[in-house]
Amino acid sequence: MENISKVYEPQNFERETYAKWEADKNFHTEANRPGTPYSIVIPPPNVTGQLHMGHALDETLQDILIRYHRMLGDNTLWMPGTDHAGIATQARVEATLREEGTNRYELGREKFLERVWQWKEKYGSRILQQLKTLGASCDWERERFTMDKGCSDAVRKVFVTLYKEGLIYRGDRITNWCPHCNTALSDIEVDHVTEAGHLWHLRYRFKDGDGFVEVATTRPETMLGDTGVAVHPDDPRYKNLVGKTLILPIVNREIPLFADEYVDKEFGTGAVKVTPAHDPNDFEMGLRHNLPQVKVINNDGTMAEGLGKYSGLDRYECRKIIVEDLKAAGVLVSTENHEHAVGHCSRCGTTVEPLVSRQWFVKMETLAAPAIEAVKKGDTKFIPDRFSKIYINWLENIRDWCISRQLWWGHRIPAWYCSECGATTVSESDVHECSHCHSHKIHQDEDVLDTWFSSALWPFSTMGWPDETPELQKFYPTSTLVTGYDIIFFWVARMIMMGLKFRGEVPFRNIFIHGLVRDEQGRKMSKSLGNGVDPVEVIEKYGADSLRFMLVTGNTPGNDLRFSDKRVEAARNFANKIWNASRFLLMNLENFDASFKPTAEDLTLADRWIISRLNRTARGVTENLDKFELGEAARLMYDFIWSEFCDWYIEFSKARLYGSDARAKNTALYVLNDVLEKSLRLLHPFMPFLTEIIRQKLPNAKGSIMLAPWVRAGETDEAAESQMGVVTEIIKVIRNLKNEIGVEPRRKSEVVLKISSAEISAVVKSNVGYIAELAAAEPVTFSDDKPQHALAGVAEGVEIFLPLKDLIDTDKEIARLTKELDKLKKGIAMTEGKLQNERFISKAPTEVVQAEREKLAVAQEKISSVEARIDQLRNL
RNA sequence: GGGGUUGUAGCUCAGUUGGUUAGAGUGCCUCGUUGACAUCGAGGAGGUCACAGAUUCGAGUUCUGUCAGCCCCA
Repeated sequence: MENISKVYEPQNFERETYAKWEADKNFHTEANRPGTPYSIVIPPPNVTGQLHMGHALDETLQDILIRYHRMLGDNTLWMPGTDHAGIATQARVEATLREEGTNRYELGREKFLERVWQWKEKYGSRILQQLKTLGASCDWERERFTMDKGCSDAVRKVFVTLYKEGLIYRGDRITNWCPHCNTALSDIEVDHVTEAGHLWHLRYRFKDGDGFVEVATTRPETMLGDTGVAVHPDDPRYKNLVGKTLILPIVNREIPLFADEYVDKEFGTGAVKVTPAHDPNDFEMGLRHNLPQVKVINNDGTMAEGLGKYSGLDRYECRKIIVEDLKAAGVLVSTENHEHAVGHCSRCGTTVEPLVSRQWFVKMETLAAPAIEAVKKGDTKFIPDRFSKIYINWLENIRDWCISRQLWWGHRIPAWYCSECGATTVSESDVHECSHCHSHKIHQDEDVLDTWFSSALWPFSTMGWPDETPELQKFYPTSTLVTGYDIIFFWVARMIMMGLKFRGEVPFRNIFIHGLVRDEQGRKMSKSLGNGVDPVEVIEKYGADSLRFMLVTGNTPGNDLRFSDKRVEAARNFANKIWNASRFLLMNLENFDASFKPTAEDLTLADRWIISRLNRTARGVTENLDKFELGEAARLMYDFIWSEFCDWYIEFSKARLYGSDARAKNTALYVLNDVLEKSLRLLHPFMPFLTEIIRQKLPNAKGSIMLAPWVRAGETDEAAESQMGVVTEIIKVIRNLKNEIGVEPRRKSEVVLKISSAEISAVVKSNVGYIAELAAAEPVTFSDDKPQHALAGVAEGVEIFLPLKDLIDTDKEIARLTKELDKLKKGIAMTEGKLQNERFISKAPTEVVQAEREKLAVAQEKISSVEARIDQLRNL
């Protein structure tokens, strides 16, 4: 028998326990192993990132599901890996270059990429090491990286296939451009922030005659690129003017006044200046009306060449000057304050500049349609379901996806351009001659693909696709994807589209969505606020099990969760409770015969009760895990272990453990051990380390708990549960009575029980020892009479008296009983109300009506005994 | 503007298909040192379930509206 320390100290065993699991290859599986396949692919964290609370939550949820299914006997695969995270990683390397006083252009592409790979080698494993401290049971032998050979092959295969089908194209289109990151962005990489700005009213005069049209704009500097003014076709103010020509101030360009349905009559003056090269809506209108695109802002955010004194100015600097000039020219007639949504680069926060450039796009419509269908048909299900609406709504309004990025770190676009014939060659393997004219004067596209392009393939690229591997056949579609709602568009939707396109099947059956982890005040954790909590530090302080338990409890699918030190502490205290309950058992196990098995006759009421409660709990935990209600499952374990097993059952067992009946003692030990061992297994997915280390110390528990079978819930014993209910209620009433009059809980007092029902009497009499022990009631006597000077309480079918003679303050006791009487009467009024309602009697299910009747009877009985007691006291 | 979501004890949150007198953790108050645990035990106070309607025998739970907060999309 091992000694174990008095307090729970996770630092002493978590690391070694993990190392042992890993060494024993407990995380690994093979496609050909038996069992229903169960698989999860990890949302790959940024290769150079470090673990934050969001990861900790995400991985904890995944690990719980994985461990649960592994114990169920499923062939369970958790595929780990990292993402190259194009912009983020490149930006960090560029930052170090800046410190060295250089930049990527000076270094050159090849040298720069060498630096990024070095960086990746240095930091790439950090986050995975941190995942290990959390207990994540990933199959590390299968670790993948979005830029490794396999994933890169998949990227090329997909690109080329989509290109050949015309689903990938290159074109001059308006895109969101980040002047700071110096690259194009997709629509969803832009965050719209409402900002206080101005609405400037400008007058553009007609070429003929002296009239003018007043337009309103939030971006006056773009007027240099205006190639038209639009009004709504039904707007009476402008109906007769459509088709006329205007003169653009300053530039003196002739531009048309035209009508387009897009224009909002109510906004501003109802007339809008149209700058096709710098506004997405204007771009669309420009296409419809054949307007030229005049690009007046450069990619770096400065004004373009050929604009006279404005050329070279920063776009905001130019705005100020142009406003002054327009004012001076009498063009600016008014300025009003105006709030509007401005797009910002989600990576660096810079205001994006919509501008026309040549980029690669994925045509979304044909890919989106089946992805919408798959969710509508339920081939893949969101948990909670409300996210399917969000997903469908987004896909139904989706626009083509800009996939080229003007970066160096990433999958280089597999397209080569011929300088001789101008043709484009797209190929899976590198090419050296033009596929059209066979010229060798070709060069590869300089750009790389959006990071999310490769992540979209993750569920099958990690399993060896395009090869038809055993892994793909066994584990695709994966069972569940666990991720935050913030990347449904970025990642989830795109995986579904690509999965359907290239595998003909959804990539996952269930999409388990969780929320964000916020700080104690409910704010988003962010680097700039500095309010992030480092999971690694929390693990060092409280243990991974505590952090995991905190993250999974008090949280429901899809909702945000607040991090709180207090709650981690509460979880740690729970771990300590389990630790000590186990310690108690181990200390008593010294001479236990591990082969002993009690017969049905050996089991006491308390034994039958705890076994029944365990079975009920096991059923609840299993059902909740199956429904992704992980927090509820964890809560059930918490309540069972702490309240029922520790607070009641362990106490019930003590008399037998310290008694002289060896068989009774062994029976108690057997049940304690059995219930604890099963509880550990049920709790293992949530608290893997603690449950492992304790179970290894128990008799008869062989091998690692993570490979032990899941607990199948047995029968519940309703009789034992209700009988035990009577006993515990009596104990509670006695404790309460003592407390009311300030008697110390452990001070022994005489208790008189008056029981009318023979059935209840039998139960109480045969379990009176528990009452004596747990309520410090001594002696307990049974009587048909009420003692004269006594405190009184009532339980179902039992009147309880504490004869304390002179200790009682009659007035106080009357007041206390009156209060109790009020409470009972309030309850009875409610029940009577229901039972007097004929419609309730006729329409409610009979068991519900019956339950109400019984409730009424019990309450009436309690009331009459309390009333009698009050009378008795008054007559003293 | 469209959509979503939240509003339950001082605080943080559960309450899953409608059915005991709405729960937990934490905080607060009272009592407790015989060995599993003070990272603990016993007891207690504390809620018109945001508001107003509707459906129902019955609503924290379903529906409609209002108010307040948050998020996403445009």
